[in-house]
Amino acid sequence: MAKSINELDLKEACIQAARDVIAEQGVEGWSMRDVARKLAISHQAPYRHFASRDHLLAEIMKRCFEDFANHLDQSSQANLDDPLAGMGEAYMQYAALHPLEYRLMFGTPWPEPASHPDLVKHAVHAFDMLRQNLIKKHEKTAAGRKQAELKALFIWSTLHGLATIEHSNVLAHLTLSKGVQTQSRNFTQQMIQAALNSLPPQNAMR
Amino acid sequence: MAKSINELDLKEACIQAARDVIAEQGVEGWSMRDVARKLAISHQAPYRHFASRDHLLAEIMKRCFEDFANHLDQSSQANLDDPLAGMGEAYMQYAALHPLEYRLMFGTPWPEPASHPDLVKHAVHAFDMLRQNLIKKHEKTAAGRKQAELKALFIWSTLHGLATIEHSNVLAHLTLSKGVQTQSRNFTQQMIQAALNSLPPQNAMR
DNA sequence: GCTCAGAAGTTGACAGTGTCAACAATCTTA
DNA sequence: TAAGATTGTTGACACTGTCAACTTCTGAGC
Repeated sequence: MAKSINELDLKEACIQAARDVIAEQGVEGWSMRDVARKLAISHQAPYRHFASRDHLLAEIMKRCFEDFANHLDQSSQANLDDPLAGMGEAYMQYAALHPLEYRLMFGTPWPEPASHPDLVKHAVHAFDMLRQNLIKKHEKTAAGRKQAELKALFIWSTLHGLATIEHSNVLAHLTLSKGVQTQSRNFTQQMIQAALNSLPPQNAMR
Repeated sequence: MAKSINELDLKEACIQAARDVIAEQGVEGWSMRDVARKLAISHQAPYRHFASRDHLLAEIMKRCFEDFANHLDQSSQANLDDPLAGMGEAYMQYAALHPLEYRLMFGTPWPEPASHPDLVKHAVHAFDMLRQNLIKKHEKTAAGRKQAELKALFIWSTLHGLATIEHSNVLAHLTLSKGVQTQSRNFTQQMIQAALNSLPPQNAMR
């Protein structure tokens, strides 16, 4: 007796259904029973493949980080001349193109990390994308690496902060001057660049 | 017949109890019935004073924004010589001292803003604290105001991003070089300063 | 081909939630 | 004092995540 696609791989189907439900109901409003209903299976069937709601959520978040890291990687290789600008562009672009996924990764309370090591691994890898791109051209001195990490953290903070603020509808209530909202990304990019330029060149550090 | 304090102002007592419960159970884990239990009243009593769970939450968030704005205001008046640095310090200080409140304001999905205009008003006011401190010394030209807003947005983004990242336990998993975590705040502060210094002086902008 | 262990899915329960509706008690005020 | 409004209680409802017991299916070893 032939199986339908769903029956063939219910686990995968659950993940997809959950992402659909999240897209419809929002990151906070989805329920395990919703995904079961969407697949027309019993409310307990998903539990054969995920130990708990958090485990399904963690799996989805993991994949988002995977996508995210790939996105950063690809566009950093497409911008080898100016990897920093490319990275910033790519970061904000991903956040703008995939607001739901971004919110899922960075705006949702994480399930207890200890129970989901895979999730942590992929999240760390996404940050390493940023870090390694800055370390690449540095000497291997400890001081050089440290400064690269500080820089990466600064860049990440700024991009993340801007993305979060843009996603929240706060700006809509702020009565900003005309053009501020559209220019903020470019302006921020410039500020990051200027800040980094102010640092002494690496070679001089020892 | 004398009333107990709680009976005197059950509304206020609910707010305090809710804050306590949130402190114990976390921002996501509190329930309306928990606060009723804590006050030893029926599970419906709080509904006489708050139309819904979201309304109680909005009231608490509103007060957090109030506190936050006051904090920013006070320490900007204490640092009149360098308001920017003072503001940055104050921002990060508040986030560090009141992680729960900060998470509540910026890390929690907001209740539908249209139903809670007071919340929006107080949130906007907190941002204005930042903005006005930068506008103060500018000419009143539209261009000057616009740039001040872009600067405020950049600063806010960076501080907010760093605070969020510090609060999430992500950094613990990143195996950063020694000292990076403790220095990141100072470093970020310097980077902001350097970025702003790179801009042409206001007077030159016509 | 038959058996039988394990996997996969179903059904029913339980405690917990936010909130509605009907009721009781208490306070205000005419 | 009587009427009306405010405040609090009780009980229900639909919903949630998850445990436990049951059925059905599948595939390996005889």
